[in-house]
Amino acid sequence: MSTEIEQRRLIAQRLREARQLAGLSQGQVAKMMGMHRPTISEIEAGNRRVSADEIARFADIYDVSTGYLLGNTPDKLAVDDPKLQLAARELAKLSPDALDGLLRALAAVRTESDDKAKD
Amino acid sequence: MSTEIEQRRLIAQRLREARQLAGLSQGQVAKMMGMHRPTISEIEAGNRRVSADEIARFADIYDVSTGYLLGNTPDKLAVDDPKLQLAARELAKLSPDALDGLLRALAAVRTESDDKAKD
DNA sequence: ACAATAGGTAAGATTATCTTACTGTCTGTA
DNA sequence: TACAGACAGTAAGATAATCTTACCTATTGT
Repeated sequence: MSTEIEQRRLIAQRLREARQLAGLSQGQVAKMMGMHRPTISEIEAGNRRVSADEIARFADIYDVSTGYLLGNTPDKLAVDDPKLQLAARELAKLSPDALDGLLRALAAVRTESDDKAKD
Repeated sequence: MSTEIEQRRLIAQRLREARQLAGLSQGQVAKMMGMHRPTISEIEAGNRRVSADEIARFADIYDVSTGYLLGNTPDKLAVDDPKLQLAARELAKLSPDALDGLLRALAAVRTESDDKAKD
C-alpha cells in the first residue's frame, strides 16, 4: 500500500492539521508534550518518527482519534457521545426504508435551523 | 493518567497478545515487518519504542485496530454502515432536546416491531 | 522601524536502535 | 537419554536516530 516514508508523511500531515485545528502553536504543544519546539517542527515535516505512546498523547491533546492521526481513512465514524451511541444502535435496528425516511426527516430539520443561522 | 513508560508497557502487551492471537511467531512477524527477531522481542518487552507507522503496520498484520494496539479502551462505537454514518452525523448536529425526543421516538418504533418478533 | 510570535533548519552531543551471537526452554523423535 | 528444531530472551559493539542549542526568516501589531 504505502512505503514507510509515505506513511510517516501522512501522519505528519495529520498531526499538523490537528494541531492547527486545535488552535495551538508548535511551542505550546512542545511544552505540553515535554518536547522542544524543533522536535514538533521536524515531526510535522515528516523528518522524525513519532512513537506510539506519543501518538496517543497527541490525540489526547488535539482531541482527535489515534486512528485519524495514524492516517486511517475516516470510513468508520467513531461515536463517543453516549446518547449518540444509543441512537446509532437504535438506528442500526431500523429497516432500510425506515432509515431512509428518518434521514430525509433529519435533513429537513437541519435545513430549518440553518435558515435561522444563515450558514 | 499514565506515564510514558506505563503507556509503552500497555502497548507492548497489546502487541504481544495480538500477535499470539494471530498465531504468529516473533520470527514470522519480524520477516513481515522487515525487522530482526530480537527487535520484536524487545518491543513486546516494552524496552523499545514502536513508531506510529509501525503501529499501523502491526495493526494490519494482526488484523486489529490501531486504537486497540495503542491501549484504547473499546468505549467508542465504530459505525461502518454508510447510511448509519450519515445518520449519526446528522444526529450529532441536533440539539440535546431534539436528540432526546428522537430517542424516545426510536424506542417506540422498536417496541412496536419487537411485539411482532417477540425478542 | 521595532518587538513579539511562529516556525524552519543546522551541527555537535547524546541516546536509542540495530545486528550478531550466545543462551535457555520446550516439543517431538530416534 | 540424546538429539534436533522452533521459539524466545538478552548482551555488546557498531550504527543510526534524536536531542539541544543556536541562528535564521516571515509575519503581525505597535
